[in-house]
Amino acid sequence: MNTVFALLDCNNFYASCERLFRPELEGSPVVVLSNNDGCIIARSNEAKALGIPMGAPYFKNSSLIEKHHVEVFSSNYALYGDLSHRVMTILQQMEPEVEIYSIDEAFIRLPKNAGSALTEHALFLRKKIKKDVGIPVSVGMGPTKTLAKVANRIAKKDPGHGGVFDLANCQNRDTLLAGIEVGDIWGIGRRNSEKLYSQGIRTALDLKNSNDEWIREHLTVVGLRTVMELRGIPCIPIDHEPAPRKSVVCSRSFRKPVFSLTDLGEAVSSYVSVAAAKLRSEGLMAANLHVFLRTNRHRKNLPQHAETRMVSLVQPTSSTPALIRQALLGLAKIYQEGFAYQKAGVMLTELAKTGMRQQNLFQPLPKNNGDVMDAVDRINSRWGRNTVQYASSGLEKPWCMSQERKSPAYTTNWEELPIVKASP
DNA sequence: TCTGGGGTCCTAGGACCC
DNA sequence: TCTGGGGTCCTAGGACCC
Repeated sequence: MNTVFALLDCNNFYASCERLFRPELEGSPVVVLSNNDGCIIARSNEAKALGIPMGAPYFKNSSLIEKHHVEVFSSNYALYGDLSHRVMTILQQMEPEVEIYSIDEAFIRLPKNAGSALTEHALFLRKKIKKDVGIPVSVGMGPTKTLAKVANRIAKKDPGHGGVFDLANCQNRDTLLAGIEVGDIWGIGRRNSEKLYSQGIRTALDLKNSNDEWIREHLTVVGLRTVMELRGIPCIPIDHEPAPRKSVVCSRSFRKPVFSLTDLGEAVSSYVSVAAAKLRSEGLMAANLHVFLRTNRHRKNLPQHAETRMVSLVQPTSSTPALIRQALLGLAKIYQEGFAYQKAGVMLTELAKTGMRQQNLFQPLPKNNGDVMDAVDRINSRWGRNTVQYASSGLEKPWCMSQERKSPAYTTNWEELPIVKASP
């Protein structure tokens, strides 16, 4: 065995973040909703036990939720982002090779041949994160990333393991793989599960023992890589340096259907402002802008319209007004009167580092508003988003998403710090 | 009444080149 | 009657992830 991969995963992350500042909710069911309070995107163990499904629309489960007095939160990404950063910082201080895989997961490469010391080490990490940040985590280990993912799942499912499970030093790996649904393997989604089921491949063990040619043909090289990883052959390395991003997206569903081009324009303009600020914060500029809108796909009885427009910019830019101008021109071309629009958004692509841009032979460099944008960013960073905004984004914002159960920004806003009182 | 948002990668097919 | 072979690039769509 050459190396061991560990996957550290925060348990029910968003729900755990909310509960951290509401300790009286420990042991009781908690769910967190997506933007616009639409879907359930995180559940505490107690909420899972009640049978509240993941990703399901909130309104379809509200009676179950009320009946069991489930605590409901709108999503609070400032809070989750900050707590995630704290967890990842501890990992990076303690481990030489860390890949931050998502807001609540990190892969770690551990020294080879450490044997049972690995489990001790993982237990220590788990304890330290719980003590220093307050978030419970699970650690799974294996000879490949895919098996580390499986191990993590086992660690979570069976409380007997104390939140840590090692599939690298494990005698009965195949027996355990036989107990894992094929659709629960990292990289095997719903569509591929259906294909595999049609071939009688139902468990991780079945997939491990499946035919390479068939997998290559029907699940492409990506599926074949998963099979190899299940066999213990590492195909997906640790990615220390995240690849440069290729796109920035900002899109939102509306609180209620939007009909007018004016309201759509305000929304798009405000999404462009968010996307452009993100671009600048990473020292990037975009050469292409896509603007899109769509009606509610779930309302089959209403007329449907969904369209995207790509606008090529003469010069790459990160200037908010320049991007707003193009986005509104694109929007006007795809807007059709009479539809009840539910969502709009923008995507910026063909990104390049500021200062690396190719000049146009026939046109002078347009103004990039560098100093103005810099001032806007600094004001908004200090005093809060939208302290300064473009008039085209509107003031009333009737289209703005609803977030009725949002917790305070406990850790990122001085005005919202939690207050602790000592009892007499 | 009420159904999220932000990403990446792979493939097939068309257009085009010599 | 008989109509090549090899390659690149782009795009749309599908699939996956959290």
